[in-house]
Amino acid sequence: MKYNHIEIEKKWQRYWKENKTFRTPEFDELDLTKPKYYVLDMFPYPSGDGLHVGHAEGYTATDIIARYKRMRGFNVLHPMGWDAFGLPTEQFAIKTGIHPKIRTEECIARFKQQLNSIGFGYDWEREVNTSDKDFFRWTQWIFLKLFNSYYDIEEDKAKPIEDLKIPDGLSDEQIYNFINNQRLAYLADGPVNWCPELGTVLANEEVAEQIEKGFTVVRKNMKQWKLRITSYADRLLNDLNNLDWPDNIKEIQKNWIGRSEGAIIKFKIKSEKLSELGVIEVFTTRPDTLFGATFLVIAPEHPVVKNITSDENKSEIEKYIDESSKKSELERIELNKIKSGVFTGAFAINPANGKEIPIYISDYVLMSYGTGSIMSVPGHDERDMEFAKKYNIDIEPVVIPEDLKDSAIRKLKTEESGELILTGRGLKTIGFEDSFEYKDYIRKVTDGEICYYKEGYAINSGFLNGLATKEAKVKVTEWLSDNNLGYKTINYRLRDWLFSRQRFWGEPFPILHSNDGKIKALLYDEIPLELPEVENYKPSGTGESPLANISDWVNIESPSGIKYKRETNTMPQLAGSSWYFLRYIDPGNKNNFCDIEKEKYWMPVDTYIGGAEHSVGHLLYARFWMKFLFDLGLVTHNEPFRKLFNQGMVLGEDGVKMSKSRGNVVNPEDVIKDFGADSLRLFEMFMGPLETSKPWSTEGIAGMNRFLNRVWRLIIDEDSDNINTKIIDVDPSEKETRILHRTIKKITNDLDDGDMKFNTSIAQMMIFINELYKMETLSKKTIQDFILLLSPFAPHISEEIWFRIGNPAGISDQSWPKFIDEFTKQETVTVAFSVNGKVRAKIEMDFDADEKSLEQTALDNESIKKHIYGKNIKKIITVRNKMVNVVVS
RNA sequence: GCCCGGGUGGCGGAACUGGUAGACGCGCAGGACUUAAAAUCCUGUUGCCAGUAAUGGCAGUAUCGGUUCGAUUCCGAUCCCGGGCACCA
Repeated sequence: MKYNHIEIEKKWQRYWKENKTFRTPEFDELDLTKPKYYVLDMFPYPSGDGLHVGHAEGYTATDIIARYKRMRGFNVLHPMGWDAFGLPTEQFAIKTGIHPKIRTEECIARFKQQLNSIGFGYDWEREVNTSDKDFFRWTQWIFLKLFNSYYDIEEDKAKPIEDLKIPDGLSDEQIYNFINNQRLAYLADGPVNWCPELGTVLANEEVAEQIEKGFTVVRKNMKQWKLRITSYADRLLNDLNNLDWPDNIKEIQKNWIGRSEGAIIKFKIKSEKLSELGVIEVFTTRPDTLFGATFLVIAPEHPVVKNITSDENKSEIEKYIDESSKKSELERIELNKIKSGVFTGAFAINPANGKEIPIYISDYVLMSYGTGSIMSVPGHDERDMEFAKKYNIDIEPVVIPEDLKDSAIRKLKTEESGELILTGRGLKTIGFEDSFEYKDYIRKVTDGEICYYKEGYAINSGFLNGLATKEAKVKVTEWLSDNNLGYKTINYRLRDWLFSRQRFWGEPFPILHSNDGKIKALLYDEIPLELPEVENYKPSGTGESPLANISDWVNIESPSGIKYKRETNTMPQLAGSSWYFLRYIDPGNKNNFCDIEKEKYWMPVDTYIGGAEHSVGHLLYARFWMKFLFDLGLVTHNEPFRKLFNQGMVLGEDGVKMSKSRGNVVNPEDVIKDFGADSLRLFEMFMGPLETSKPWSTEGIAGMNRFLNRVWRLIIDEDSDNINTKIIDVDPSEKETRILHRTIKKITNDLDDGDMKFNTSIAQMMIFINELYKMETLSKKTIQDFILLLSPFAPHISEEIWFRIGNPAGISDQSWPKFIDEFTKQETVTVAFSVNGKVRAKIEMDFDADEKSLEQTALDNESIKKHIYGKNIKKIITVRNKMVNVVVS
């Protein structure tokens, strides 16, 4: 019989299912003396399009690792589940009226069938589904924990809200507000990203994606739930160092967190509206340029604006605030080049030099970062420069680049301190006239021709003169704190996680609102709070979710007769995925999201594979939740994913991203039908290293099918259906042993080193099979070992051959073959002989031939002789088993 | 603009720690088997030049330069491509 992938694959898939081959035993049945290995895929969103060959790539890699680790004697956890809440299903419901739950079930069934048809060895008894009430009960539970916790800055960890120290002398109202302002889940009023078409708000990292899909996103003031991820900013940043993650992902997270060190500086405000001097705080990363601050800019939304604006400027200010609040995110980005602003009529006093400087408002300053106000140093900040030029504000150079230092500086040793004193413009007395470059630089900065924003040396800055930027920062910050004018601080680009959506298909918040505007959380035994039945999934459009229309569900009364309204927002899709990896460990637990003993054993995830598009969303939020649970002592690890790997994209055959509109989508079902799941698996791994994007090739997969046919025919006689007669039950020949052991070594190393370069493993298998075809007879032992090597990659054909050569079914229970290093060495090696680095001869030499004989061989070689004839031999460089280089003059 | 990756045959890609560039596969060309085709098997396949040929010579890992006996690998500059961030003060 010819290699019949359809029958073979069906047969073994049924066998694995019936025998629960890949079931991970319950914790109490586990042999805990064995090492564990948790290998995880980013679980899919079960879309209506079904599985993509891109999904299959990452899943194949993890499946290979899982099967390999099993054979190496690990307890392996390799589960799969569904990120089932989400927008597309809900959009589908709006269009068709089909309940998202039903649609989700259909999509899951299809995905599951497709995954099984590729032969992935998942433990389906641990399947999770984020939209299942037994799952989202715990998502709501963790939310309640967040709601009922605060971040203790002293101890640098989250703690139960009961531990929060409440200042004395507060009224009940004040206590209520004090506590609410500390919760890690809180309601906040402010500008958010609102998408009118979807009828929901979006988190920052979702905006780009939706705009790409053609939706609009505008800024809107709304009261929304947020999670205080910013409290974890420093830990999220620092702990990246301990993770075995790709550098680019660490880099992206670093940038997203965006830590910047700087200072808060207090400026006194002089305004006709204020009877005495007010104070405004600014954040800057360049306190060393304080002497060059010639104006302040505050965000239009800044609360201080209305207090300081003079009557004369009032109408213009109000107009500007109104206009900027209407600008959408998109407009703000587009208008990014043109800065605009309005003078408030108020002045601030530069604490360094006492100068009065004007205060402007402008929307290039964001209320949500730092203090919402900045000191503008037009000489050394491009944005400030642009603004200053437009509104004719003075530009003061206070930093010079290093290369001007020597021509600019006169080192005047003061008698007392020996300090380096640097002089600037105006100090003609010490002979600056002679430095053209210096004067030219000063003129250009003052005239707005150049803006020097890099580090350098301070000038025109009083006590900072002559100091390098780094030193000047330290000195000025010390001076500010000594005089109570400011202090050192750290700011983050990261914002709190916008956690509510005005949609139907998500986890409801376990939160009640009472008539007096107060919030009350449900108790832990009052969840899961399930979604009500609705007739219309459409968002209300007014900024409320469809749930708001279900008055039976929304309005409830407590046993004591107090009336409440339920929170009608739902949680974002990324809620469930922030902890799902823990639920696989203990999926049936009715009393806890995950038993801590089990968590201690299985976590962290040893290998986590998925697309790079999740680098700041999912991967950051999952780390945040893990750290939070760790703080409360609910888990024992503070990072979820020890090793992360990003698979590249599988592109269309034309080299561009697969898409329906381009018509270049490859459907895995078709591929399996034509070539088989084993060919698909092998080919996906053979295309190239896992992390790179590479194009699909139909001819390529045909070639892989050809390889499997060669393996089949080498072992199975197609006429008789028996084992090929050239395979006999004898000890393998030396030649067989060497090629086999080399193959075992190559594949074992590839599987162990974590680079996911399985293409070279498969190349080695091909080399091995090519070699075996050349041999007259083959040892059955050699064949058996090879099939074991092949089995994680192409499990169906391996099971079939394993069984046919007389073994009991169940190749995945076998041990991985071992190699002996001695046998991986070749008897002879080809040594390159070169003259002056140019290869002139290649000769087979005994392995480990010594330097002397290599040298002698070189000098005896005709070709070498020819090239060294008549020249002086300067030296001979010899590397064992590699090359000899004769250097002549 | 800033921060990360990466440029190797017709194509996907190999190459340990600086030591034979192009493994393996695809494609292509030629041949065997066949009435024929498919399938399969064998041979060749970086370019240029010389030779009937075996073979030999030169160039060659984006470009230019450096270090070295020797560089795809290390260093510097430039060009191109991909990704991330983008009024974050």
